[in-house]
Amino acid sequence: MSDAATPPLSLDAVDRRIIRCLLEDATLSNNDLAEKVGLTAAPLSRRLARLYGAGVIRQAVIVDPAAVGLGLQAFAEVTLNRTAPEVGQRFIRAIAAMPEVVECHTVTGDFDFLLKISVKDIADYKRLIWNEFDRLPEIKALRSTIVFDTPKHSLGTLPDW
Amino acid sequence: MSDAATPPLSLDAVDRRIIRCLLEDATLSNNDLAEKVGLTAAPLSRRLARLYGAGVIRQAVIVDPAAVGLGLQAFAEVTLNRTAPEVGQRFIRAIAAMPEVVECHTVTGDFDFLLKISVKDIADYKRLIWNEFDRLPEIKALRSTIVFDTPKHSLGTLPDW
DNA sequence: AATGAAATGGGATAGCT
DNA sequence: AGCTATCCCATTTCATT
Repeated sequence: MSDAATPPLSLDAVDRRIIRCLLEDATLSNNDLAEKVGLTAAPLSRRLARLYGAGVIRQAVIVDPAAVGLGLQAFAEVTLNRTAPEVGQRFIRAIAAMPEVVECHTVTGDFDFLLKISVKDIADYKRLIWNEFDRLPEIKALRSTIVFDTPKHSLGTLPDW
Repeated sequence: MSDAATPPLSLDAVDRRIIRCLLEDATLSNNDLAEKVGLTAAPLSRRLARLYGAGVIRQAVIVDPAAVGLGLQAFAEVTLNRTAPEVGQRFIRAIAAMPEVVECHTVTGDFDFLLKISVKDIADYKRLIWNEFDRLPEIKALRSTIVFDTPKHSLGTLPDW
């Protein structure tokens, strides 16, 4: 049930500074990063290996949706007919196969799932909802929220401590 | 108003394969990546430089929220008193200063903003809503949706083409 | 015009103090 | 943790198709 099967790795102030700096600029060389956090390259390299190894951080490549022809983002609030484990699992498997569904969250509240969707345009979105989603019998209700704009997007997550 | 001040860079099949491979594994060396897409290192290096330079892709470091003590994710649907430009801008500036607010989307529908929030626990969330958000007079309504689980999270966005 | 081959320069990491 | 040395990777130049 829990996602965190990871043993709680302890992070000291230096580790946190490393993570901070990498969030600000993931392209930093190890030498520059070492200087920024007041270390030399060798110990930094070990700390990085530890952080990557433990899954605390990981490298990623972020694609600009618009640049690859994905001009429309939307959120879909989905309610299932029943939230029985089996029904939920079937739904999850179905949306896992849909590349347009970028995120799927199980949530509290008035609906069961919050999906983030990325498509080409409105026509593409209609196709997705009308053709793809309507083929899933477990869906009772779906409410769409179209994204105008994303004024803040701070991948990754990292409060003050 | 538009985010895409970028001239529409044309991407051929090889570019798309490169992006695909990097999304699957951002830690690939250029040699391995070149082999995967049927190229040698030199032309691959140029294509990468072009893609990074144009902002089509960018490197990032993703932090595991749980590993840094952020055990609770939530979405907050925010309605403002007025959605006049000035009011909206003030709100955006305010949430931009809150590290707990990881994403902010301007949206259509029953509310004006959809925020993604990452905090330590429920107590921390209460503090954020009661102490921080209640200090913003432009907020008319706020509805919270707590995340149980995230069964799909495909950074980054990339449909079939 | 874009690719492949080779060489060079730089950064990352392992061993030692 | 720092220093040093080695190795590997990335990039640039050049020849080629």
